[in-house]
Amino acid sequence: MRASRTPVRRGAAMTTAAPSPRVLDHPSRDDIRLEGVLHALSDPQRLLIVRELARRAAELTCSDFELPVTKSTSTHHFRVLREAGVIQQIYRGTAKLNALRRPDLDTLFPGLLDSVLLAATRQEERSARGDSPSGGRVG
Amino acid sequence: MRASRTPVRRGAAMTTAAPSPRVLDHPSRDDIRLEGVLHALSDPQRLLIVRELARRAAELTCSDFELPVTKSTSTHHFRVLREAGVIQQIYRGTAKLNALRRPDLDTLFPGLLDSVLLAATRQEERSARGDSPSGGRVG
DNA sequence: CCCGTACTACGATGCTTATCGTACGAGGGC
DNA sequence: GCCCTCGTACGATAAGCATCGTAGTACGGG
Repeated sequence: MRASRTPVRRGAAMTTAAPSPRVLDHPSRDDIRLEGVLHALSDPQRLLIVRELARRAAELTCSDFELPVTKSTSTHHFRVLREAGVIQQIYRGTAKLNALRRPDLDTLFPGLLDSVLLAATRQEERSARGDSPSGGRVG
Repeated sequence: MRASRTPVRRGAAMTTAAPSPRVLDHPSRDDIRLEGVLHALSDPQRLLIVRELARRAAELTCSDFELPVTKSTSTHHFRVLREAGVIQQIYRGTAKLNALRRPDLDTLFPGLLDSVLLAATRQEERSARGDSPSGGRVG
């Protein structure tokens, strides 16, 4: 079942040879749905990816992340994030660069990404301190 | 599950010391997980419930919501919200009152709930105006 | 031209979940 | 007492999804 498979192209029309840009399908800004974004962020691996992208504030390749899952699963998570409109992915050579779609997200849902990132950081700090349920040192 | 098949006996009348009259299990504040909250909010029905609870700023019975699902499914969604720590549920007579756990959420994840609610409102306004993709207007 | 690296597609698997219908318990009104 | 309403539990079902392994494509370097 090999030779008849479609080449790489995922969204682009293959009318031309499409030499350089192996383009990936991204939702346009106005197609981004809040529920989809929340769902994308509700997975620990994906939340980790997003936090790292925000922290480094740079375009990172998929292999820059050291996730405790296989590469197949990584690919899956990156795709979910991309299709939800959270990240942007572009090929460069053999690598694929990932970047947060911060401007779009901030325009659509002001403050959402920031509060999620803050919440994730606080939660991590809390558990790092040892989360005693009845202790309640918060605030 | 949590309490398995506890027959929900009313506490006062029974001869045996009924431990839980009609009390529901809620996670303590420090057990609330960001991922769980995001996941709970990523379902359209549940997001609707939360928005309505925030809008009315009151305790509402389950049947105050007119969801396009059966009662069983409603119960399911309320349970998910409760177990994620998003809402609080208490029995009063035959009804069950639902309330947002806003203080807890705001303490744990400052600004998160507000930005989700704002995002939901904005998204609704956007689609009410006719959601033309690529015709974007920036705010 | 061959090979290694980066990533993907496909298929499988097992878990979660959103939904329903039905039967039932708890409380209040008559 | 009887029964009605509110909500639950249980079982079923179908879909979704996180994960893996394997086999494959794309690109750049020797």
